[in-house]
Amino acid sequence: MANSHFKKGELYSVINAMAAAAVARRMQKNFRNAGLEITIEQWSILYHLWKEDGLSQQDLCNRTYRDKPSITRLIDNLENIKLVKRTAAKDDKRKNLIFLTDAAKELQQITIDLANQTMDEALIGIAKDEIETVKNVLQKVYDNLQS
Amino acid sequence: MANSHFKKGELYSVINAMAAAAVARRMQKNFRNAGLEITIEQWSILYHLWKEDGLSQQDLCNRTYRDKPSITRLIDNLENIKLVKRTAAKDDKRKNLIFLTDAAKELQQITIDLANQTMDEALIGIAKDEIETVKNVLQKVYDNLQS
DNA sequence: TGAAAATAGTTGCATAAACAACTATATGGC
DNA sequence: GCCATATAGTTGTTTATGCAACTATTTTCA
Repeated sequence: MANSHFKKGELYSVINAMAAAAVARRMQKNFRNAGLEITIEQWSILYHLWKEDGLSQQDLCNRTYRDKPSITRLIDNLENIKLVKRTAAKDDKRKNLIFLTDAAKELQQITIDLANQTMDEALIGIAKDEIETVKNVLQKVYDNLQS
Repeated sequence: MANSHFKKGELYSVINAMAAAAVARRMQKNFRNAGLEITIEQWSILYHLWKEDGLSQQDLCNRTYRDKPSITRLIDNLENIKLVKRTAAKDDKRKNLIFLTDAAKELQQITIDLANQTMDEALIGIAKDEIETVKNVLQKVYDNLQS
């Protein structure tokens, strides 16, 4: 009935967005309190470069689920604050390869600790299998909408 | 171990945000395809006014989990496209009460149908109890981070 | 009653996302 | 080799968020 329909829209419009935003705000706050001047969006780029340095912007699009202009501008900002450097790929002049600076390498351990601390705060009272369910459901939701 | 720690940060930085963004994009696309010129953020405000017209901006902050400046500007934009109207409250001059226009009232059924259609697309292959788990977990995450 | 604190809303500034339109390089088929 | 097409990245525009600082009312309570 009409009412149960309302509840469906709410799953997105309220619950999902609000939790993501709350975690983002807290992570940002924990970074700031530690004297770190990066945004969580910038951090999410560094995170993938710590796993594998020298990715192309397109690689970063795929791994962070962002579009190309978003990555262009995040890399612009990271380059301005000297955390990454663009380098043209030798085999394909269209490609920029993105490399971490030494300053960025130094941020890895502390920011990952802070991220984990944030998630510990966020996940109090939530069981491991519930977390698994959430991950699986949100992955399925994403896959359902890729077309 | 370091690796399981990595996975925790990922829960936010990738999975959660990406699914919320994917749903938002699809809902926006479905609105656009139907010739509707509103954003999903604007829609989420209308959604609460359809349930109860004449809410204050602070009420809308609480119900949509946004801060006051965000609501000020969303109401600005909705007022510009003539979907809501601010009216000063008689009993408390600090308060703006927000009222739907006739044009906004006409959008209710079609946009809620489109939102439900979007959620149907998003939730294919996901069981009811899994959806319940996601809602409960994300609510708990939000509550954990309110302090 | 009158000053301090709380509440409601606005504005400025920085960052980020979505989308469309654009440039430049690479690839594939004829 | 050449042209159409695909791929990688950039730019412009609009909308939205977060935070700090601000104004204007209302409430509290000494």
